[in-house]
Amino acid sequence: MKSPITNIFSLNKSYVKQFQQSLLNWYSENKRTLPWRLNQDPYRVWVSEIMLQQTRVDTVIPYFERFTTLFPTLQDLADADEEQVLKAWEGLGYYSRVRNLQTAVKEVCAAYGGKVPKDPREISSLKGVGPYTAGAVLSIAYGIPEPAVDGNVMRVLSRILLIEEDISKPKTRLVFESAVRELISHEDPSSFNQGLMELGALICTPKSPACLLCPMRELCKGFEAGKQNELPVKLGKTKVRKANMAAGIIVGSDGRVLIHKRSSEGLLANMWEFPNTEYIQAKKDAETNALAEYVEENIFAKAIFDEKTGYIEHVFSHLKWEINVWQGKLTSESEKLPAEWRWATVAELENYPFPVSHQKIIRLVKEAIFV
DNA sequence: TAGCCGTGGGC
DNA sequence: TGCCCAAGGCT
Repeated sequence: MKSPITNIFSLNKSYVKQFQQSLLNWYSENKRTLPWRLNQDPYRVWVSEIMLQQTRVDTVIPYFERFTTLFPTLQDLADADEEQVLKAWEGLGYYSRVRNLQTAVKEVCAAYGGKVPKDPREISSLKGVGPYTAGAVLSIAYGIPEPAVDGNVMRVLSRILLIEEDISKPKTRLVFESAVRELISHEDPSSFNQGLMELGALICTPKSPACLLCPMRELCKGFEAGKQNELPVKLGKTKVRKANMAAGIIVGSDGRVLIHKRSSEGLLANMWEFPNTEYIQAKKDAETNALAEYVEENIFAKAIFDEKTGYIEHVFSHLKWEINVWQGKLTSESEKLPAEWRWATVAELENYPFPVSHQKIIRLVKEAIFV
């Protein structure tokens, strides 16, 4: 009787062998030269895998170069100031990735002598290291035959093996991990896992896969059934909530502007921003009242906003900000600014990590102050 | 489990 | 333009 876990696909030996040969040959001929493929330094592999989460290769490349120049070793990153680390991540999005990475790197220094652990349980226990990243680092840096199932792998294998389960469900990943455990090359797990992803990036793409160029075509049950364009099955879809926001460019008598560091949790954690608040679109002056109330509650000073200087839209994965930007000033000086609040000159804004939504406001600040 | 968590490119 | 999409993880 076959094990329900390790052999659920009943793939015969010759199929597995052909699968490995075709994939590994294709990968060795077609793999891209990428900065994180220059060596197998576990730290660099790790950094690249975190950056590549939900992010395109072309976007990551310059960030990876800059980041590894700034923080060449695991120890350098562990010792760095969080603000400097966030600044290096500015514009990449999903900022908790890099805060978790730094937490994890400190943990590796403290508990594992600065060496990225090779044990699946240990590496998986690190902050921000989930099933995919664990498998990717273990296989790529250490040559350990662990599955690294990401969106590419699910798409590619759903087609090749004709798996019609909904990949938007978390449990479905386990099905693909089982498949990879059957298929993976124990001679070269690194190239096998990367080959699967590279195939997904270059040939077996989400829309109009290049089946005629595919090295796996003869092994592909999806192609054989003519279902390559129907796979993978992906049902889940979340709607984007709209939020009415008002933001204030508050200019002090010396020309500096007021900025605020966001909380350490939730959206854009620990990033800087201009004072802003969500308001309910109900009565007259709702925006400026809400904004003045927000300012007073936070820095205990009264503010007025008399000129609307711009409108900005910013779309997140699950949220859309529609921001009216107002120019204003304090009518009573606040004695001492609370922690997380600061007056900054326009030049000094460059030193703080701002999310892209507020970088748009910086442009308005420059217009407001220099024009 | 499903919602939260960013951004920019492509069509 | 308004979607969908890209080497996920956390809660």
